[in-house]
Amino acid sequence: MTVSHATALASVPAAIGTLRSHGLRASAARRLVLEALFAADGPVTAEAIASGLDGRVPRSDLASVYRNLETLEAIGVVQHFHPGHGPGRFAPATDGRVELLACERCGDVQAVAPARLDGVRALIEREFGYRARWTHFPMAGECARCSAERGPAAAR
Amino acid sequence: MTVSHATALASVPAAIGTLRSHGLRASAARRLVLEALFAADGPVTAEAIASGLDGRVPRSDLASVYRNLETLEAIGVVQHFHPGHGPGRFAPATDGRVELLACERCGDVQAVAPARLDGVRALIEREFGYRARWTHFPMAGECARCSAERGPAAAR
DNA sequence: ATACTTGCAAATGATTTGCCAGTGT
DNA sequence: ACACTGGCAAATCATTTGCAAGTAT
Repeated sequence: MTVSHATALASVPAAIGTLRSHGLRASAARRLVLEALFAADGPVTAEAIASGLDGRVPRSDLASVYRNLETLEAIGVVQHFHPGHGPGRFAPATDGRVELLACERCGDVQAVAPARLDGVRALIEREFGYRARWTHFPMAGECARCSAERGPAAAR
Repeated sequence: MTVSHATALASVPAAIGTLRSHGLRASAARRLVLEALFAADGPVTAEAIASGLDGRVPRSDLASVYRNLETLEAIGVVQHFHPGHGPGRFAPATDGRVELLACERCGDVQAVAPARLDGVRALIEREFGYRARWTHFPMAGECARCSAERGPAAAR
């Protein structure tokens, strides 16, 4: 999966500071999770973090990774979302939390600034009184590339 | 969960006919699944079907229920979607497949005719080249009732 | 008669929990 | 020191798969 992500809210040292300011410990396992998260080129699964991203040596227990991701999310330095089926993806938190458009065909997830969806959001709110938010559960559909590949005939 | 659903594409007897026309058997287990689906007042989980909806006597094996739901979906008499977390929900297929707005707060899922979302879809397509489809994965956000309960102050 | 189907058990994938030993501060 | 954490095993939840016995057509 590819996700063009926004600039992270903080760095590993900053995240460790946040951890401390919450009375939490900067354990080795937590540093590992943070390093994996910041080293990755996009949102990753807990499993990927636990196994050292791509087989890199230092590994950590999967249960601990989940626990730490939860802790880190609670203090606002991590965020996660659920692409279609399969495991959740985690990434460093960004300032204004990005919204996501997931392609059901190729699995790609595109991140966009919330402002770019405000017009759409307003339209939906007028019509349904419903306030849409595509941060934790992305918008589902077909990306531009896949639509093009299937040909303009596939347009409805 | 509540889902105001559209009119079903068929009835139990009609579904059995479709089954036969596909060279498939109208077994007792399949009738049970169909009856549960058509008797329910909205989308239900496989588990609910397997345990007889609300304790009603005739029960069926969960694995068979999943297998049959899959078969029934393949021939177009059943459809399913994934509300936020938790198990998927199944319902009789409707003519134009409805689109869904799920509330992340109260869990309610509202079904709407695709046409009512065409303006929104067009706007998204112009802006992102992305063709949105909220049938299998509902739109996520907060329903009107929950927004109101939290007070207009919660508006952004 | 013979495929299609079922029930039951076991496997899978994702995530969580219990527990006690280990370690940051 | 002492509470916070980590590792490991086991539990949970949703769903799938293997397989031998059962049944619709």
